[in-house]
Amino acid sequence: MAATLHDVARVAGVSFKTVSNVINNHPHVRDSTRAKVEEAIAALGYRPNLTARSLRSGHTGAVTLAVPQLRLPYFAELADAVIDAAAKHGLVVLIEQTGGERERELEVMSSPRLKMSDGLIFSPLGMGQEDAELVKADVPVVLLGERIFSSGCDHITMQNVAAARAATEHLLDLGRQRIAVIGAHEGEVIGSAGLRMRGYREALEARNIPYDDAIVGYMWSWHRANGAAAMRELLERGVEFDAVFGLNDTLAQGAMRVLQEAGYRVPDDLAVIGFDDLDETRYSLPTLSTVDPGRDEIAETAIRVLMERIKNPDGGAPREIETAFRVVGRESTLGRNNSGANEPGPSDPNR
Amino acid sequence: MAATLHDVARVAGVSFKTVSNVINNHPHVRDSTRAKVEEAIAALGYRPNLTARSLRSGHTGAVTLAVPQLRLPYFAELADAVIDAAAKHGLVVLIEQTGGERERELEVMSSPRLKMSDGLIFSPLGMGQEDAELVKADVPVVLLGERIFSSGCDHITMQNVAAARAATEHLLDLGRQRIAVIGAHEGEVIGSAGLRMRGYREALEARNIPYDDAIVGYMWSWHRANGAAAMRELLERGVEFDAVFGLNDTLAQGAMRVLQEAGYRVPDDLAVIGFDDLDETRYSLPTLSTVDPGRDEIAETAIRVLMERIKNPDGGAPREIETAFRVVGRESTLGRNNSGANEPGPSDPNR
DNA sequence: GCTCCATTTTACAACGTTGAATGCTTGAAC
DNA sequence: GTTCAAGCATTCAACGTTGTAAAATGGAGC
Repeated sequence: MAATLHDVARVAGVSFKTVSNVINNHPHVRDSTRAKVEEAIAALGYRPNLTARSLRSGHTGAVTLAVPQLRLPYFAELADAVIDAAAKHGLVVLIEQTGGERERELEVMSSPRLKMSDGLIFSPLGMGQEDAELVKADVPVVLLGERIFSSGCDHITMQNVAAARAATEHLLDLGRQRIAVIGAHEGEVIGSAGLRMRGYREALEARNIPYDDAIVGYMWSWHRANGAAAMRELLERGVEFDAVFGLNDTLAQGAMRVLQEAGYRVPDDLAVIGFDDLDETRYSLPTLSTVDPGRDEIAETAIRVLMERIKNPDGGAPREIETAFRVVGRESTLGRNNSGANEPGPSDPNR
Repeated sequence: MAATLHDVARVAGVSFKTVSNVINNHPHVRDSTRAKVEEAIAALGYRPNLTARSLRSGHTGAVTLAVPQLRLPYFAELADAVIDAAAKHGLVVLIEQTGGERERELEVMSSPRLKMSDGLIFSPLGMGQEDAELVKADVPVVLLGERIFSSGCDHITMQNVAAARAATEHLLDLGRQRIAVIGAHEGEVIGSAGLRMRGYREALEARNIPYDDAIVGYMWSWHRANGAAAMRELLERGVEFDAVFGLNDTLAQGAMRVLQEAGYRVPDDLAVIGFDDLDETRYSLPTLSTVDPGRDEIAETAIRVLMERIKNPDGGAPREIETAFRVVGRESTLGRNNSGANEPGPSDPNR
């Protein structure tokens, strides 16, 4: 059995509370006593029992991260960033996979095991705006993404509209006029797809280019295979376009693959841009231009905001935070008037 | 403040222990009492305090998974599988990233916060065989991978040698004779690289094909960029080869990209195979043949073995378990005498 | 040598739960 | 109407820690 404060105290010849005082760096511990205790701690290999500490102190030093699936690269990279950000503050991360199912998402928030952590970073996919009031848990929640706004808890989101607009403008700047879209969601307004479409349309409007639904590929799911399928459909439709905006990188990769199979050259015949700046976009053939939506910033901000909220649960109104983005030009949009330089986006960290 | 057993008891008009009995499905609780208590539980929205339960019962219902980085797709998919497997048994997963650094790996094992979980699934990268005795923690450990054997704890590994041999044979069966390798580790014998190289050499020997170090690309790190770099080096070297075995999928993808850039057609000019069966291999251009090393089986077995060991820490000698593998033929090795069919590998779950 | 204060240490009571042991009901058997 | 044994419910003591308050120690001042 592991050593306890009492064991250490017995060996050091002091009371167990003194040992506790040493461990917690309390003032008023004589140096000689401290030395004696530390010796005993080392001798016994004592390690504090965090469960007991949690029970007593009321906090656990862990945070929960709930995401759809880690096998989706976006969420794997997000989780990676969250774990690193948490580690910097001495927190561990406990991960729940929801599969993007509304029911599981609700379950995660009401599960008693959420209380094994001090807070929840929650990236819903199945729940939507109509569920805003259901975003309630026994611990502070930081919401990620654009599925739900005004839920009453802190919310961090990327600038979907502005970033998608910038991506579209990046293509327009290459002289492309007929920009196909992959991954739109029929009738959606407020999700990632809807917002990015809005940015796309704004960019077109600003240049008086008519919106054409014929070059928009609707696709509910955003896996690579869906990008491929949507692109095949567009090709079969026989419509013309000179660029493709994948609403995420995975879709863009799938689309790009189909284009190449069909004999098109990227970027010469068709320029392609994605969204997310996944690691893999650096290694595709050609490398994929994309938008970095500020994933690291999202992770770090989420941890920071959550910690503040844990420390002070009633610390002011819920915050809506948008992260800075940046268009990352790579080979898939290389052109005559474009050397692949990065275009910084505006930073608006606390709107 | 959240409701406790005592609050529920007060509302239900019984002693708090009776409430505990109801929650834990103890026998000898009258139906009428049970109903009363359940009503009170619902009315108060009572949720058991898992921290207190852990302290009292000595187990937490969580397991720790320590991996190098989630942004490496292999580990993201492994973590995904582990979380799903754990969820089936009602366990949560707590993830630690070691960055593959030996020091961090040792730290994870000796950290007091490991005790926030009941066991550790540990995938070391920085530690090696010489550290076998250091694999010790306050909780049961299940070791994954091939960096360390005979550590005294349960160990689950893929059949690297046999699987790599099968992958090589898959290429040989296409009539390829000069199979380049990407990602070998100079002088390594026991790690993934060393074992897969052994499988490669065994396959060659069995067919009396001489081993040629000139078509082996050494590369310590296994990211996409490294696969690309190794392949560029091989091409510059001017050596001839008609197939490529990437010691993992990521390397193979990087290598394949460089080959295509250089004007080679895959699989016509060069067949390429990887290792790991990452999701993305299904979507590259061409789709990448690979070896499924049994990742889901690894995850499920790890959870099962760990649970057994948690329940019964002295339950017999440590086990060495190997998972079944299977060669997955895709477009990158499509040939005349090969329709891309899958070739099952032997199952040897309990050697 | 005694008092007094500051410093250091200790005792005690929580935190919310479960297991062991004990006490109280109830209905059936005598 | 007792007695007895289940069946049911309760009391008590942990689990290992930290905060509070009280006690001990020690050195300075008289």
